Amino acid sequence: MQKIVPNISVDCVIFGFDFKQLNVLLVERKLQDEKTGETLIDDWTLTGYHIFEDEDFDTAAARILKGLSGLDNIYLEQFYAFGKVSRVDSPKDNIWLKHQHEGFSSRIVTVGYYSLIDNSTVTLQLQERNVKWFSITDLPELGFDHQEILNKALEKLRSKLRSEPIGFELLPEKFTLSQLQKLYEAILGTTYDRRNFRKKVLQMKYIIPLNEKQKAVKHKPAQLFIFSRDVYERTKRERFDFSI
Amino acid sequence: MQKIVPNISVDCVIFGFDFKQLNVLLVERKLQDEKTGETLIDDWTLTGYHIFEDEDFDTAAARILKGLSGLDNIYLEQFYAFGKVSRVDSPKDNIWLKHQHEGFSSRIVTVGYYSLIDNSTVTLQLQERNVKWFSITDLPELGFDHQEILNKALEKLRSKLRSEPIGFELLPEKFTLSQLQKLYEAILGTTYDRRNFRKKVLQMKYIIPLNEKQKAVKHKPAQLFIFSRDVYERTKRERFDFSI
DNA sequence: CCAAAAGTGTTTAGTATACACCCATGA
DNA sequence: TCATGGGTGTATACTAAACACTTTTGG
Repeated sequence: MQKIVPNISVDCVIFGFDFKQLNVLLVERKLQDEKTGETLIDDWTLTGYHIFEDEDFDTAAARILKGLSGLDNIYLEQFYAFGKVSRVDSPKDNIWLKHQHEGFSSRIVTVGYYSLIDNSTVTLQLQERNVKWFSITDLPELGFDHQEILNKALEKLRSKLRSEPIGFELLPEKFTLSQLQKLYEAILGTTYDRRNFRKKVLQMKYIIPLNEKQKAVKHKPAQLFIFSRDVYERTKRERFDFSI
Repeated sequence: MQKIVPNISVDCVIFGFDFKQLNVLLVERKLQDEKTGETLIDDWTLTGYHIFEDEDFDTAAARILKGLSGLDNIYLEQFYAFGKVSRVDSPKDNIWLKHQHEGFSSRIVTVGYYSLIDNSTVTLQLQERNVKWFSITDLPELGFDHQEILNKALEKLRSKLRSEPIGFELLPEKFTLSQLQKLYEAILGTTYDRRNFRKKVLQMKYIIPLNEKQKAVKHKPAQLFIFSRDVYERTKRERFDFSI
């Protein structure tokens, strides 16, 4: 058993996309009074854990993600460090931490990572706790300061999505242009004209059409595409454009 | 005297612009053997310090910045947290840390902030140590992992500059369009056609011309402008544009 | 044959790029 | 009067935005 660093943790905001909405994976935090059976806490949190003494942030984030999703080699991006003195200090949080009695420090800073995964590949490692996907438009009450962390993750994800092709991490390897469009719409909270969106995307040489169509859909099957990071890296140009 | 958190620090990358180049403020790290007089260490570092037990990251960054520049209310942006296990573990770093004997932890994580300041407003608080501006194109040897931290700061600054109007933080309140252009060129490492740059900038309603010109220049005096964050916030639009 | 989503083209407005000459000031 | 940087316009190519009908499939 490795020793943990008592005052530093990593929290993972795990995003998934189900072709309709952007979802986030949350873990239920539930605690009942042992004698009275009264519910002391019942809310949801992101997944996080303390880092180990000989562990980098990136490694800790990958470990936490794997523990929950079973997945390796997933897109993970460090987006912000949270260090407010009383970021975890509500009555509920204190009850919870006391109940855990793992020798955590009273002041914990946390480094936030978000991960992007293709929903369809995940089989949740349902440990003893309740784990569920929630649409970012319909979230339950969150424990600790996790609402704030999630808000920041979303803000950073949106900003990165606008300037880099990271959306593909949320899709299967082969995807349709409508799926890609819905992804952008779901994350950026907007809508695009289908013809204009297709025109724009089809100009991008790194979105490559396959000789293959969707199967088993009850409508006209769409063409499938793959994203080539390789072509992207070789052809990208940079712009400056703080909008008017 | 407040108690420090032994394993968490904040490092500030202080950027300044002198109308020619982007500069960064560094502090000399020099150590001589007390007996032989031999120079054990002579390199430069960013400014950083441990956080106090009852201090937020933002507050610590502002404190560190003020300690060096004397300035308050400066643009500060948290850009990344560095947590590699042996990020501060070279022979030089160990000699230095031993010499400081302040009870720091052997594993220190650091949260990086960059600040943008108008060079002309700074009077360096020259404490007992040597503090100097260096052009980012002509840097000395950096101690600890500060080259890596600086690289990341630059990367994040460039990316933010491309999509948000933060460059004005590096200029005096009243500036000319040529100064603005040189700023973008210096940070993004490129050049722009003067006519096209002016056309683009003059369309931006939040860059407001004044009835005022440069004085005491030995060429045709340029018109002065101010940036209005207020107008910017009211008129900005968002785009999605991972370049082709 | 119906429902559902795929696929397609044109027009107009706006933005990006390339490029060269005259102007105002201080020394 | 010279050196220095300020200020300006046009043509062409490209990109963005608005907008409606037909096609393919499974049920």
